[in-house]
Order: sequence, then structure tokens, then C-alpha cells
Amino acid sequence: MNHVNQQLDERKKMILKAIVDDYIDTAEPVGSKTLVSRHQLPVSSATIRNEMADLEEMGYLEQPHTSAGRIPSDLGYRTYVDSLMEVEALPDEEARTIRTMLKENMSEVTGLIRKASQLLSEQTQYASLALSPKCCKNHLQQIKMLMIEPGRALVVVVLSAGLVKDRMVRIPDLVDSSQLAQIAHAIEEGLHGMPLDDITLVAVSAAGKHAPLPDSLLNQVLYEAYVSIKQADNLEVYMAGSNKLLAYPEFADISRARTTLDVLAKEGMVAGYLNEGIGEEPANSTYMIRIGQEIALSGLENCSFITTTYRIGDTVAGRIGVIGPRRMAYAKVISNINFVRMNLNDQIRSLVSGNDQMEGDRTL
Amino acid sequence: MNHVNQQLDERKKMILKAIVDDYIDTAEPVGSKTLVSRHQLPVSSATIRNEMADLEEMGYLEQPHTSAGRIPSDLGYRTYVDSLMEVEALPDEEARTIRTMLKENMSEVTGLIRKASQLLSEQTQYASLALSPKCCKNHLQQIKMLMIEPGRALVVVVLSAGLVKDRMVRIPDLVDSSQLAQIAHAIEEGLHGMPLDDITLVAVSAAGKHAPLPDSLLNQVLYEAYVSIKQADNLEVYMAGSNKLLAYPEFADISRARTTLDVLAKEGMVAGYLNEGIGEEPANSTYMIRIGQEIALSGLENCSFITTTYRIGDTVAGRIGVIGPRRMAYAKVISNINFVRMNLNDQIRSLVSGNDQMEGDRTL
DNA sequence: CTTTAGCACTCAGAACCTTCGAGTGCTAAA
DNA sequence: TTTAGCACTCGAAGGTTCTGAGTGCTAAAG
Repeated sequence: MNHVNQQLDERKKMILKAIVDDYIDTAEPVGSKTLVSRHQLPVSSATIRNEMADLEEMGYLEQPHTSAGRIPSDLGYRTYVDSLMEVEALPDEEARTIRTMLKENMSEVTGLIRKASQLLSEQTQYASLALSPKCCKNHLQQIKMLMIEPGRALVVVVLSAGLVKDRMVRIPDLVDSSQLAQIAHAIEEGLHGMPLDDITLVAVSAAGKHAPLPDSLLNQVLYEAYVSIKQADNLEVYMAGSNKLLAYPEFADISRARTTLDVLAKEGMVAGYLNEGIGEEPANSTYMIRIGQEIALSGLENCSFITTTYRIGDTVAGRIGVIGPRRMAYAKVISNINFVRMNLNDQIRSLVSGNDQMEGDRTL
Repeated sequence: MNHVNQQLDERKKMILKAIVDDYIDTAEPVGSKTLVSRHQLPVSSATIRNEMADLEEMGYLEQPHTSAGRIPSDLGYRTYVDSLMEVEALPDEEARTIRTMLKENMSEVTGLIRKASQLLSEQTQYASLALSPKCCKNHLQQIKMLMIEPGRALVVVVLSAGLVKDRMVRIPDLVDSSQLAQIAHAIEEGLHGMPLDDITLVAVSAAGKHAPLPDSLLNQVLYEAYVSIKQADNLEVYMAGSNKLLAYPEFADISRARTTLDVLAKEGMVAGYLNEGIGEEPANSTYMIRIGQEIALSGLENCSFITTTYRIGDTVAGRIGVIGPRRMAYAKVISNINFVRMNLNDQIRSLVSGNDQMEGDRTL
């Protein structure tokens, strides 16, 4: 316990790696004998036993009960992930699937992200999730209001990163379509380039004040415009494949499965949690990995997250990643996430600011 | 077995009802003694036993094993649902919740439906689902194309029922915003009022042909317009609360739970299944109830659906309903669904064609 | 000092048995 | 036709035993 921070010598590392690899594979506590035979280690099982006892004392391993093999602790996984595992390049097969699937769905950023998330879940067979793009430094770029029929209008808000959100609103029946356009234009004039966080109802009102309408009507329209602008920046979550988790033996116990799925169903909580970390660990690495207890969400103690960020333009816009059991195939997931991330960023780039890729295979 | 279609006398009906009620409540096979004591039946357990044996022979009950109580068969549930159960009005408390929750979210039809579905799941504690509005007799009412930035446009399609869908598309960089508006206008002129199913790429091209643009550019825009129109009619599914099913003892066995959730996760399948029945049973009743084997989707054998339709204008537009274990609290669910349906229809009506409800509590 | 063979010990899980009791069907009396 | 009574059934719960993969420790070998 008190030796926790001791360095691991090479052999201990090797053994720890073998244990984690094995456990990830089999989901069964691994014992000294099986370990030796399965990994052709150049020492006897007795030696392994001694080393295992050391590793346990140092906090890297745990024993479900006295006469069972060892399983990795959070610290064990952490060490494995930080310095032991071997991340290989994604097999061509899978790379191709991802690339083609992401190319198909080209029209819109959120659709792309949703698709990427689904892909991730299918490729890894864990649950996946993604946060909708939200750059806190988003500026308002355009706002249009389109009359659909008397009394209803569509408000289209375009943000600096090229994100487009829209929303149906009710407006007074008396407002006609050119008035509506004028109001939208006035707001756009007044607020263009303003950071979303700074936009208040007062600001919107001020910008739209001079439109040729009685105040009572005008105010309703302005209010709806304001709400639409604010909602354009809402955080959304896309989750996929959480049912896949039921396939893993760690969730064979229904009540455990249930608590996990129940937490995941509260998308807001997960979103909030992931969103907190969005600024963190900039240089370290592209991934954020949270293992077991490291996840500060009660109910996910025996899960792990691996997430990464995607970019729109040159700012981090959101997160996308995978949730699985603690005993996750970390290396495999990372190579998947990595590849998806790259492709996603490429696609977003070519979508948002891009003038490439207009080849004519859209013939019908 | 061969007496299946025999009539049930009053007493048998009473007993069957008691059994189903009890089983819905307790999830345990019900025996003659418990039944008598719990429901104060005016006969002895021996009589009940005889009747139960009859009911079993007639196919209304099943026996998990010889020395256990009886549970309802699909036919038993069916009879219960068709003529035995007592549907009570929704408790005020719940009615109020539903009413207020549905009022909150007023801006848009699909949002409303999604909300209604979530509500249904929360109120009943089963899974819920809804199909997006899709009237096969939808006509095209408007199409607008809004330039977002060079090379990107938002296509807004308005259908006859007041449904609005939009989609980001890529367009050639050279097209400018007034050209775009002209094209949209031309398409709208040409296709206004045309049933969606009849709209082909050729028709769109013909309508937009005379816009002042080189053909190669024009064709791309027209193609995107066409796709947008077609996608406006896509069937979508909103599902909520499927994790709630894990709470019921019928899903205590993980592998059963998994197959069920896996089927539900394939939203397309469920959607397709529900969509088939959308024209059926018009006069019978407002609900469609499918029990166990009646559901022609393998994997949902021990589930039941209860769905109803909602309307936009005066045509049936989609379905909304609940999925739970076969042993579902049918009466309770029905009163919930019924109430949600009414409120949903009201809200939709006031949203789509309405000029009411513009009270000023949007002050802030 | 490190490694390893050997050995006694541990303990969860499977397999088997017993008990218990809620349930049945049948028979005979009311 | 109903009901009391009774013998019978059989799953679930609880207890026992057995098994074997796993351990830690000791002492010999390198």
C-alpha cells in the first residue's frame, strides 16, 4: 500500500502487461500458471507468483478472493494505458469502412458527428457518445427569419464556425414576411460578430428596435429570435449502442447493468461531465481516458471512457468517444477513435470552409 | 385446445380478469388459494381450480410447470384487453403533469412528439416510441433555399400539413444567393401542391430548368433540392426509456433482456413494423394493441405494444405508443396514452393551423 | 540473492441432495 | 354443482460435498 509510487522494473512491467492483456481477453482472473503458459514467459510460475504478490501490494492488481487469480486495479489499467499497451494501426478493412461511411454523409456537421459516433460503437462493440459542437467563443454570424405561414416562422441561426441551427417559432399573425426579413436583418446588423455568451434579450431588442412594427408585436418576434440564438448553442448528446454493453460479463448481473444503463440514459449528466473536461489536458495527448473510479459519476464505477476532441476550424468544438467496461480493449479502441477523429476532422474541414470535393457522382 | 372458441360464462370472465390483474401486479404465477383470498371471490379455491383447469384447456391460461399457478396466455391477455379490463380516467396528478409538460414545448411538431414520447415513458415506466409525422398524401407547399455561405445552402421544405424540414447542402460556389432564391422559387411554382410521392428528379429539373444558370451548376442545385424534398418525408423514430425494461422480472435473464434491447435498438425495424399497421383498424378503436406472439418481430415475443395514432390536420400522421413486457399494466397505459394522444392532437392543432394561444407569458 | 520445485492450504463454483410449501388434480361428501 | 380433504408434484431455497485452479511458504538449487 505504502509502496504505491515505487517504480516498476522491466520484468514487473512485462508481467503487468501480460496480465492486463490476458484479462481484457478472457474476463477471468488470471493465475500464475496460465499466464506463464499463455504468454511464454521465461520464468516459472513461482516467480510470477512472487511478482504478482508484489504488484498487488503496490496496488496494481487485485484479488477477487484469496484463492483466485489477479485482476488489474484502476491503477493497473492506468499504467497499462499510459505506458504498457501497444497501439497498432487500424486494420485496412476497418479503416476503409470508417472512411467510406463517413464520406457518405456529407451535408451537415451534426449529422456527420452522429454518424461518427454510431460508427465508433459498431466498430468497437461498446457504447459510444458524442457532444454536439459547442465553441464557447462562438460568434453570431447570420440570423434569418423565414415566414412559413401566417403566425409561424423558421428562425435560422448561423454561427461563426459555420454551424447552422434552426427553430420553428410562433409569431403574431399580423407580421408579414417582409417585416420579418427586416427584423432579422436588423438583428443581424446589430449583433453580427458578437459572442453568443454576450447576447442578451436587451441586446436583441436594441438591435431590432427600429423595425416598422408596433412594439407589442415586435417584442414577441424579438423574444423568439433571442431564444433561438441562445438555443443554437445548446449542448446535445448523441449516444449509440449502449445496449451492446449487456453482452459483456461484467454486466451479467442485471442490477449492475441497470444502474449503468440508467446513468447513461441521463444524457445530460454524461454530457455535463464530459463537457467539463473539454478544456483540460491540451498538450498531453489527444485522448482523455477515464478508468473506473476516475469517473466522477456514480454508477459508472466499472466503466471506462475514452474520448477525444474534434475541431471545427481551429478550435476544439466537441468530444466524441467510447464507453465500455473497465476491461476495455483500450488499444483497439484508441486506434479506432484516432482514425475516426482524423477522418471526422477532415470531413468537417472540407464541409465548413471547404470549396473542394464537388465531384459529380451525384447523378441520380 | 379444441374448445378454444367457446364462450366464457360470467364466472370464468371474472376469474380470468382476477388472474390477469393479479399477475400484472405481482409477476408471479397465481394459484387458486391466493386468488380467492386476495380478490374475495365468493367461491372456494377448489371451484377456482376447476375453472382454471377449464380456462387452461380453452387456451386462456398457461402453467409454467405442473405444480405452479397459472399465468395468462396471449389469448388470455387479449381477452382481458378486449373486454375485461377496467380503464379508469387518469389521476388528476398525472393528467396535470402531462398537460403542463406538453404545453411547455410549443414551437414545433417533431419536438412535441418527441416530448410526448418521453412523457409516456416516464409516466408508465415502460419504453416508449413515436414515429415522425408522415402523411403519404403530403403535398409540397413551399421550398426555400437560403444561402449560408458560398458553397453551402440550407434547403427548407414545407409540406402541406405544415411540417417543416430542412437540410444543409453543398452547392457550387459560383451560385449566388439571388440565383438560389430564383431556383427555389421556380421549383415551388412548378411543384406546388404536388404529392410528394409523385415528385421525381425529372419533375424537379423541369420545374427549375429556366433559372439563369449554366446547366452544370443548375443540375447540382436541383439534385440537392430533389433529395431534400424526398428526405422531408423520411420516417424517423423516437424511442425513450428502453433501459426501464431492465427493471422488470421478465428481463431478469440477461440474454433475454439483451435480445429485446437489441431489437429495439434497430429502430428501423420497429418503425417499419409499426408503420405497416398505420392504415389498419380505423373504426375499431383508437389503439392498436399487440400482445406477445402477435408482434411479428422476432425477439419481442414477450413484449406488448400499445400504440395510438396522432393527427395533423385531419389525417393520421403517425404513431405513438408504449412497449413493455407482455405483463403490462394495460389499463393504466391506455389511460395514459389516451390522455397524451388527446393533448398531443390539441397541441398540434393549435400549432399548425392555429391562430390562438399567443398569451403574453413570454415576458422575461 | 534469486529462482524454482514442492507442498499444504484456500475457497468459489458446480453438482448433488434434502426440505419446504404453494400449488395441483381427484374423490367423495354436502 | 360445489367444496372439503388428501395425496401428489416439483421448483426454489438451503445445505453438503467435491473439485481444481489458484495461492503462499519453505527449502533446495542456481
